[in-house]
Amino acid sequence: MDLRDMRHFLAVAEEGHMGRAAARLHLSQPPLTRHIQALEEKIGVPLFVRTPKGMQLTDAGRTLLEETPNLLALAQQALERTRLAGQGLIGQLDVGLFGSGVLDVIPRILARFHQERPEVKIVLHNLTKDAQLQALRERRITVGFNRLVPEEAGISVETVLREPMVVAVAASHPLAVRPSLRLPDLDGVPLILYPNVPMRGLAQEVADAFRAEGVPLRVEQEVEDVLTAVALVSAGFGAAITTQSATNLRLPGVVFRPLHSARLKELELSCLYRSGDTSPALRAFLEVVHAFALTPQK
Amino acid sequence: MDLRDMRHFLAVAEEGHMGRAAARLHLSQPPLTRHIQALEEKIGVPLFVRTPKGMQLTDAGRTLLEETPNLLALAQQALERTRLAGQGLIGQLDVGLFGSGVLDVIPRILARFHQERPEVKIVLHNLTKDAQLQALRERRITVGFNRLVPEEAGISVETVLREPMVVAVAASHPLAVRPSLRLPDLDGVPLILYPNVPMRGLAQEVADAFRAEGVPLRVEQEVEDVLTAVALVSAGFGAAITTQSATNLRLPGVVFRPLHSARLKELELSCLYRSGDTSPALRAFLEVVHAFALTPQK
DNA sequence: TCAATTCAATACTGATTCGGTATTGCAGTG
DNA sequence: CACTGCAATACCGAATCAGTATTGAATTGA
Repeated sequence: MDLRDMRHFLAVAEEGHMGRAAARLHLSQPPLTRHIQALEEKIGVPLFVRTPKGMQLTDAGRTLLEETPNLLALAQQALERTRLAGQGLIGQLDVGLFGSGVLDVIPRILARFHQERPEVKIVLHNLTKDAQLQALRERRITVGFNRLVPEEAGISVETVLREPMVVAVAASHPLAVRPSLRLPDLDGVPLILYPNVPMRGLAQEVADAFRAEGVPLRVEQEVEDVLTAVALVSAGFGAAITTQSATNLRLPGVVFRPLHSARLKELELSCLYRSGDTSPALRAFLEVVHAFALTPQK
Repeated sequence: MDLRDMRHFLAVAEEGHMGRAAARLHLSQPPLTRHIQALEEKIGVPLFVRTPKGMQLTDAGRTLLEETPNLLALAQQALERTRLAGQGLIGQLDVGLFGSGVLDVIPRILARFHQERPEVKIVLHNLTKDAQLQALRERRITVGFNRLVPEEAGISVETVLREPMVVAVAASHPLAVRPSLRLPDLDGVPLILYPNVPMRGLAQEVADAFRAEGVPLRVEQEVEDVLTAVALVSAGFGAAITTQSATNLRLPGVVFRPLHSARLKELELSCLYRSGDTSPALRAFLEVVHAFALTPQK
């Protein structure tokens, strides 16, 4: 059976008259007659009794009539929803996240996007940098957020914002009295580095910077995420180098001091997506992202 | 959109591969490719992204995929239900009723039919004799039950059973002591006649019988139905001539005595239906009716 | 770097379906 | 007994559709 057959059946059932139904369907009477005959043959039961007054439904016809309008409406609705999804007005946006970006700008971006496209469900995936790249390629996510993202074929990377670096130190630490810090100030201070994931990241940048400025690096601990890093600082394990947005973590006994370093000045947060992806949900999302990138926060 | 399009779309979405989907649909690849293209054009949004590995759903495609299997299942179900209705296995049987038939045999017929075809909903319509004939012609009912049904073109009438006539009299009435009665016994007894509807019926038969046997007829009351007639007998208004099945009405102070009369011996209960009607629900119902007609009850 | 592979897309052709006009058949009506 | 209103049929031309063969594009392996 076919939606066309259903529409024809519905017209005949409602009009009770081949001619009128045909007119309503912008069709002439004979083809409609044949369609109904074919439909009856396909189903195997007569749907109408032919009377000199017109077409009257049989029991089977009445049964079919009960289902038909609902079915047609559902089909129409499916079509509409698909169109809307095609325009990014409904649907789902899978976002890959990792690290400190979650602390500040990303929630604001997501909130804004949700405000503009309330029908798009945002699904967050906590994925490491290379997991994001793989998920992007496999289309499990549509966008990712990360830092220090390598150039890669097929993946577009846009910088969302650049954040100044800060040092998290225990409030009780002698360095905490200084308004700002330089790398040499951290000579001999045990450092908590993150993230210790396979791919090049902040930990490597920090190590490079220390090496470049000739300051010996003393790594006390390597952890996977900002929160743990700052928690260890709070617990007195040492200092951690992180970005501005980590200052949102108000853990007891932790203070943040700007870091002035030629080599390690600021760290960008980037947004990743498939280069060819023209899906409207992504397009709309990127617009929101750009709005944030153009107006650096705070 | 078309159910065929949906099936094709579903196959491609599930296989992720034009060639395999085509094979599954017993089709070659090029036509399938064209169908999907046509579908995308019709909807106005791309449903797949073509990769060297095959076909991958877009957001819009995923949205459509959510609706499609449900829609196809519903269509299939509608078809099945229609087939079943065509075989009389489900559906509705509208039955016209009137008068004393309801008291005995009809409920038993309906019960038996309901037992055999539990999926067929039986809808009872209280209609007078000519209202039944009209409703039959207009297909508002499928069968009717009545007495003294005139031959009519296009309407088949089958006698279900013949019931002996009885006289309902008050237990306190002098006639109540007799084991059986004849018409002359009713000379001077006030009679309650029914039904007083336009069409020829029991009331006319009774009047004819009295005239034929030369017994004066004294009509006390004309009522519409048996129950009222017997109720009036119970209230002492007089006697009523009715059929065996009315003896099921156990109203206080009413006794029934067989009536022996050459002219008014028994009254048939008939079953009416459209002559050409081959609907399976009716056919099955008539079988039950015949089973009852062949084995006269009690 | 270049052939081999693996997809989807296109070109073209023959068969089928489809829709339209004209006509027939049938039943009820004046 | 002609007339009317309806569905069904006959026939024809146009559009659609499916199949074979081929092309095009991108990836993979040597």
